[in-house]
Amino acid sequence: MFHLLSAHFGPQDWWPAETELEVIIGAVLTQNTNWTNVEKAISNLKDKGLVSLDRLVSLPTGDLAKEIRPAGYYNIKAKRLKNLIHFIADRYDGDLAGFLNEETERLREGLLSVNGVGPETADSIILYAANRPLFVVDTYTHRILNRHGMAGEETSYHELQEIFMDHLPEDAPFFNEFHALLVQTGKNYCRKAPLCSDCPLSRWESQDNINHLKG
DNA sequence: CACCAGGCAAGTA
DNA sequence: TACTTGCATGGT
Repeated sequence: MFHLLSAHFGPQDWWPAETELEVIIGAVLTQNTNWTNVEKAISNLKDKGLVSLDRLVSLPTGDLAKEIRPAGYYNIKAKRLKNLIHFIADRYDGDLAGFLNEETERLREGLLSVNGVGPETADSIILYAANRPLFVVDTYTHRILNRHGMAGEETSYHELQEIFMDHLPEDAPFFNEFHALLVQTGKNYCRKAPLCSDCPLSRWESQDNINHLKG
């Protein structure tokens, strides 16, 4: 599946950000939101020099909300971003690199303890900011596996994550690219129809592949 | 006009 | 515990 998508789309060059902090900000802002809207919000922050831990700590939540307005849910996201920023500022004395250097389990535990950070946001930060081999699951991932008979509607986040991590080499650059390719696929081909004939994965519909994974 | 987007938490019974 | 609802802008 990876090779089909990679050959079809080419390198994805994720995460689209310049710094680790920008990855963290984007991970929160993109919750249930189109990335192009997130880009506008991040552009606002950059224009005002606000992509900085110190600046974000001192920035009132209401002012932050105003800047990230294009990303939607701006009031709740301003709170969530502040929660996460203050967690790093308080618990790690503002040492972002030190925080990202934590052991993966501890890192995930810390991220999930923040109100507004769920499994996908946490794992996105762990994979794309800390470069750890943890597979990120999102609605596209779920939908694609469902379409290909490898997951049900109710399959949990953790179960979906295990489908990848139990059968693939735990390599951060590989997980990085695979997840990005699944998102690209979901955006272009998996909107409504069960399985479009021009989907790059249509050729993957081979029982051999499915049985191998189920076995 | 309706529908969707790289979730998550709070409210209800 | 199991459902449901709120959050909100911008593109198609």
